[in-house]
Amino acid sequence: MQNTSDIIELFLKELISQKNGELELKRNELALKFNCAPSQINYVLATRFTANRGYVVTSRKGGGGFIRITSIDMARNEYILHIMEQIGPAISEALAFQTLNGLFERGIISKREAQLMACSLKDEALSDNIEICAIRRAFVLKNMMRVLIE
Amino acid sequence: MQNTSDIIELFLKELISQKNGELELKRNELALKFNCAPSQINYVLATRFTANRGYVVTSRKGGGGFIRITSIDMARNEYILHIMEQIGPAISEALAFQTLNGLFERGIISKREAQLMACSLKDEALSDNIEICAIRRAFVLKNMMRVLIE
DNA sequence: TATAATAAAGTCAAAGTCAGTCAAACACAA
DNA sequence: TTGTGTTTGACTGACTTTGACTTTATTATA
Repeated sequence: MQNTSDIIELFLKELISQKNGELELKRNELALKFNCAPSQINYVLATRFTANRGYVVTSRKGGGGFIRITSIDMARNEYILHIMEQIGPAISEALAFQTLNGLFERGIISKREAQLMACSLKDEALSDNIEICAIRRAFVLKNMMRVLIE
Repeated sequence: MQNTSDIIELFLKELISQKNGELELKRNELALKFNCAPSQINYVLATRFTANRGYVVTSRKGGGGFIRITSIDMARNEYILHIMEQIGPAISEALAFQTLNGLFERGIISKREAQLMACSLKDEALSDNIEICAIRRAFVLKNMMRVLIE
């Protein structure tokens, strides 16, 4: 946890919670502050402030341009349903993990629950066939139990 | 007890106990320090810091990448480790659920966690192929989120 | 008003930085 | 000789950082 993107992520999340879920910033100023390329801000937004993680990002170009990050503010179940919509009929491993992270950050699931869930969402856990099913299940279950070990 | 892998193992274990059970390192730095191929670090981890021996290893690639080793308390988790042995290479749905129940009755997992885990252990959740993998994952994840709705 | 200049932000691909995998080569004991 | 464990390096893949180029909005000028 010492690369620039992580630091920027932390910084923004701190600010967002201070500012009650909504934050407006200047891309270039932020890039200057963290001494990085402006486009790295976009990278951070694209990888850490996605819809799956419960954020909405809007922006405007040109003079007086800005980037606004909004943390989706919904009642618990509403949020869950909303995220379920996001998922659609298929989802990649990376996106699934982002989703778990969003749930965790909102206090909907515990760290441990996120880990439990992640176990069975890994590509390697979801391979394929039918008798292998039982084998796979054993594998998944073991991974889950590993998480339980404190 | 004087080959490189053993020496690295000792070094890491010493450091882990000093650091209270958790250690973060850079693969390349460590390899440099011991004058070995970076991949030998992976070898050491794979052979000496396994779950069976009471360690969990996580890592991240790319800039700011790292390897984290966490040691777990074997005595405290005797029951869990024992059950892991029992499971073997394959397990039926019914038996898996019995296992969950056992964990719950012993207070190792909560009701909700059991439900979360059960989602992905169902036969229907473990079907089969490769692109279907992503579809299946979405299915599993949605089921898990359904459980979260109170 | 139309146009040009300027001030943002967006996109995308290349380069950079790490860790993972795997198989071949090696060492050594049974 | 065979088997087991170790060491190495080429290749892969994941994640990050950078910069050139594009697009869009505002402001100044003709």
